[in-house]
Amino acid sequence: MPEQRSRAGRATIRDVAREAGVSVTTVSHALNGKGTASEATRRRVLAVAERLAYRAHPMARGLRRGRTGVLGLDMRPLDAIGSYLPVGVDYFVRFAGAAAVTALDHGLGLMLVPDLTRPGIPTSAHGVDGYVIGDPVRDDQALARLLDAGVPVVTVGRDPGRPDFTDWVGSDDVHETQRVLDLMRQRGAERVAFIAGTDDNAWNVDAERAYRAWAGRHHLPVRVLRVPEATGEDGGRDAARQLLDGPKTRPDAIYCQTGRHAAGVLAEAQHLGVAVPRDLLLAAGSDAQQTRLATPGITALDLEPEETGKAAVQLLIARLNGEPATGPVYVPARLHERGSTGAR
Amino acid sequence: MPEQRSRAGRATIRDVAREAGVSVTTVSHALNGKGTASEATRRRVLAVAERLAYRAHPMARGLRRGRTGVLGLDMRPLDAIGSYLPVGVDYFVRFAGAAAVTALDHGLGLMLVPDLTRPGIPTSAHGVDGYVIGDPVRDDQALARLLDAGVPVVTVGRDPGRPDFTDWVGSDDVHETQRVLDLMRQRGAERVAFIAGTDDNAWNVDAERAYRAWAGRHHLPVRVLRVPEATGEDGGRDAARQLLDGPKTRPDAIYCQTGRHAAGVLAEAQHLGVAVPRDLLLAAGSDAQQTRLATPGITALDLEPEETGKAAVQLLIARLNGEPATGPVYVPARLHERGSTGAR
DNA sequence: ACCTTTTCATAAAAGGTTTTATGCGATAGC
DNA sequence: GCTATCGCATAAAACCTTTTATGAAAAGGT
Repeated sequence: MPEQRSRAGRATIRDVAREAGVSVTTVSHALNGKGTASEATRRRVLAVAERLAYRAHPMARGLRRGRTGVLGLDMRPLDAIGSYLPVGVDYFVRFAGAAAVTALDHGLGLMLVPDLTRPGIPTSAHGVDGYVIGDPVRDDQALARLLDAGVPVVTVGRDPGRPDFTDWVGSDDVHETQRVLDLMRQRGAERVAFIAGTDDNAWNVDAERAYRAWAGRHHLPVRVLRVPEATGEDGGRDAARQLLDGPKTRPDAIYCQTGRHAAGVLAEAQHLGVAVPRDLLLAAGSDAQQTRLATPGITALDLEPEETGKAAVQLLIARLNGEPATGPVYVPARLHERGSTGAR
Repeated sequence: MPEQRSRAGRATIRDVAREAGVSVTTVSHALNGKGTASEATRRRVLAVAERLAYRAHPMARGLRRGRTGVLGLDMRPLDAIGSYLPVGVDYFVRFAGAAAVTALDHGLGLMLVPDLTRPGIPTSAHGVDGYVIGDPVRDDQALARLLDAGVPVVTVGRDPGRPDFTDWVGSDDVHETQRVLDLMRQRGAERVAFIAGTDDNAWNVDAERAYRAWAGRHHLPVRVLRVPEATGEDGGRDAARQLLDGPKTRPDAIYCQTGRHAAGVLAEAQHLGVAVPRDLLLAAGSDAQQTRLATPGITALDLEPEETGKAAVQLLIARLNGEPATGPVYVPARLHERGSTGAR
């Protein structure tokens, strides 16, 4: 008595029902622990299902339940990669990896969707249960579109143009920035320059705000440069040349948002004969390969991409389960003190 | 006359049909360019669909067509990340980014599935149209399972235990390895040591084979060390200490498979007072942040993860479309000559 | 005028699951 | 002995789309 399978491929619920001598309803109930089946029947169905290696067809189930079991991830940094520059490489993979594993732990898949605002995106992109949007910019289009469509969405870092939206995960940028600045001041800095990126996202906005407030509080001069994230080390080099030019008002400390800019600043400073940390203190607002491997190491905030990715997925799942909005989730950053601020 | 939508959320094909005064069949045909509808009807339907912002429900469509529109990606390096060590970070993100974008260009999504052999993976993982498996090890379990299930799959690098399986994409490791070794010999190397990883994948296997054959051909001594990939720079340091110990038989060149090992070797060599490239030539079989940023830069093979990711997705799509197996696709590597082999 | 194409549109089936409503037989209550 | 309750199982509807088969009307040919 060979087991009849409806089609070549996989066993369907109907096959299990036939084999177990019950109705499909009973199979479904037994498998999902839903109905009122006797213990004997339940066990028999389970055994047959196991034997046939039955797995509910994900799309049939999804169609019926209205849930895909897949989360979407749209990381703005990934868009920036478009040309595949190794920008944010470090952060991205740690984040995406943690997010994927966390989703997996909840029985969900994680789908990469490069850019939701691009035309002609795959229909599957509309089929996910919810979205994680990484580092939205002010009045982010992808975010707006999803919210309009009523899709549950969580962002990493808030949208600066959307103060009401609180379903986000990220570091307390104002506080963390202060921490680093305080460290520099403690190490003797009196003229701290600040190099931000040009992306109009919360991370840049809040850090700059924190810097200005901090300088004001301590009656220290304010010097802000904005350098495109994508310029990387070269951008940092240029900025350093600019800042270290006039010996008169030369800063004795530089705080860069990105690790790559910081690495460029370090290289250029060394090239110009400005010793770090003796003549110049240096720190970065995000950790990266470049800050870890530079000589001396560059003091940096580790934004804990793994924790952040995990928290983002967890928050999204909570939203999907209809739990009330729990406001923003702050992931504390870790401050790695390295040689660039005088650590041994 | 407010438009009736069957439910709160999105418009269904039925809504479009009602609004356009035709049957659902006609709508489907018009939208997919299938049936025999008059030009006038077709245009009217299209206009209504546009107005209602109608999009076919991905799961309903998938259920009917037997296609999800999603590809799965199971990168073994990502598994290794488990603890989220920045191993293969560089390669992974460039690969995954390119793969995602290529899939997107074909109207497909890309789903990250950390480890297919783990128990309790999400059902959605079974719902994808095909899989890309990155760097399978010998007799890879994930690969075996998918092939058994009849799922179309493409690997990056062949499974060393599966010579018959030709649906893979990757570099010609034997040839590329020779290229680097030839360069070192041309720069004067006479005793080249080889540091491989411990993963039993084609990349390690073929490179070591190429090294042994090359050394034999040139009557040069053979010295092979195997260091776990996950040990990174520290592993490289240890290996270097071992190799550079006895001044008697000390190698005058070291070839490392991974960039991180090479970076560790460089650091340790410098620590031991062995000047690179004067006393020791150094090269790596894969490019990474570490090889680019080291001082001096480390000569390395760029395995072109973007090209590889693109090629892998394209090959998978060809398979999905029933095109005959086109054998392995070789992606040529690029050799970056840097200071560690005497480039200026 | 009749038969044959051709054109255009539709009804219905299929895809696999979950859920709601229904039914049947047996036990319990009075 | 009649009815209410309960336990167990199932039929059928629903989810939304695509595809196959069918049919009506119009056009064309003799």
